[in-house]
Amino acid sequence: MQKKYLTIYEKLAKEIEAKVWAAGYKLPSENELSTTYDTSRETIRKALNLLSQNGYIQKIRGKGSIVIDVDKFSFPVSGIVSFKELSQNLGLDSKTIVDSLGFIERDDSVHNALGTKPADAVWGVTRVREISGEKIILDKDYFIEEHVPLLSEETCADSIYNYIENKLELPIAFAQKEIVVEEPTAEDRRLLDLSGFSNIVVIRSHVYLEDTTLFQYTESRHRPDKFRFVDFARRVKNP
Amino acid sequence: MQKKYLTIYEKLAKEIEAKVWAAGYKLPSENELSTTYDTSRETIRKALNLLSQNGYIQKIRGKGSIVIDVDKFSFPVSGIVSFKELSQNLGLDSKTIVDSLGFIERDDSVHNALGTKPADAVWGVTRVREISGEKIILDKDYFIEEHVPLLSEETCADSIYNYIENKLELPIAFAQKEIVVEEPTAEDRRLLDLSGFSNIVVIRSHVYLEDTTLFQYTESRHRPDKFRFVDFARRVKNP
DNA sequence: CAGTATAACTTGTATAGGCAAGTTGTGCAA
DNA sequence: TTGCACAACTTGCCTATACAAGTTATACTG
Repeated sequence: MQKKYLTIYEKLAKEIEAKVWAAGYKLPSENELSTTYDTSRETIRKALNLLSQNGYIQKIRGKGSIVIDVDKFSFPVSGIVSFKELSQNLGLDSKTIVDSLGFIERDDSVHNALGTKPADAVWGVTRVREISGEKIILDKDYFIEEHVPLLSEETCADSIYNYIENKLELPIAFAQKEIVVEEPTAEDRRLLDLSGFSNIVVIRSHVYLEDTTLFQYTESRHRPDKFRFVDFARRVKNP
Repeated sequence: MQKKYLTIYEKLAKEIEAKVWAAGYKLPSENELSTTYDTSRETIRKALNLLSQNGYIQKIRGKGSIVIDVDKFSFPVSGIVSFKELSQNLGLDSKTIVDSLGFIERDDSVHNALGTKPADAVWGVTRVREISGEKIILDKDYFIEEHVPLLSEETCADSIYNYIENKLELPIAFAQKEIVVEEPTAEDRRLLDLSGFSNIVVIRSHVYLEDTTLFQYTESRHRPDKFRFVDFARRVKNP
């Protein structure tokens, strides 16, 4: 039995993307929706609030829910999405090259980021993402061995997240990330096609499991001309 | 009469920031909270879901709500926050210099971004943000005259958002933004302290009112060494 | 005709109750 | 002691109801 409010949300979201409900016009009222979907108004409201949070509709008290013009040309770095999922969604001609894989040795910055001691075993994976022939992105992932005991080259070339969530069944919950611009390191220059570029965009992420334990630290290093981050934000008023 | 779930949310959020509830430990259960706050469980759940969305807690079915270690050193470019609010919150020594103010003339890219015709009147404001003596940020804002009939130099030096929300009482609802890295323009070089920098971080925003009409287009151009974007993201699983 | 009261809609908040599903500890049975 | 069933907790989902608050169209009143 699927969750009702989620199925309704997904159905309405797809309908909005397919222009069943035209942008600028109103959705049916909550009462109408609750009868058509044969459910309670609260369940409808849960679905509509999800649509509102994700930029599909704008709710106005007393009036209704207006459909927002969704330009889903979005490159959603927002949210936690793996590179495999991303390139699949966008239909990109992409390739992943595993540069190195193994336990790290005396890397204080990584141990500091993960809160581990130098004696703890930590996987280090360096991967190059090639998009239409150009080496654009350098991903450096670090996993605590306690949570991820085994990592093979095949899983790294495929999707680590798929392995972690479906094979290991670890519940990935949330991430804190920051985006900054830095100067390329020697490694960046060696592994990426950076001729002529003097900056690199670095996305640092701390990824946590459901029990709030930190289990991964990641640096995703992007060539600046190919980097794009799209966000939808609601205004919050402070009183 | 304040909204109950909001006051409970704010109270718990402040308590978590003040370490009343230690990170890694559990909040009281929903039933306990509903008795202490003399309210229903659903109201408590609304407050807790807000805490969860904003990265304060992690809810686990069957167990409880674990407090997340919030590092609020965050520079929240996420969400729609004005520069005035931002520098106030962070206690920065900042200054705003209005470089130019008036109606724009034949700027096709702006008219294209705003969906206006060349004949339509559009305000253009260019402001330089100085932080501890250095000119770091160049903000170029464009407003449709239909919504914002008057703009004075004083309001621009203070806070345009304050003017728009409190004086004009326009309901700012949401924004679509993108972050990219580009080469500085001649104007960037003229107005900012950019010596030695060959890139600039550009945040482009389309800002909408509650009735989903577009009313503002903004380019916020940051010197790359001072730019930082922090985000909290929850993992969404696709089936 | 102009203005206003009002009815009929809309969404927002709050409550009470029920059942499902996951976790944890207790105590009984082998 | 070990293992298992179960009770007692937790959060997740759904329903039904009530009232508040904002919008809109209608009809009435001056």
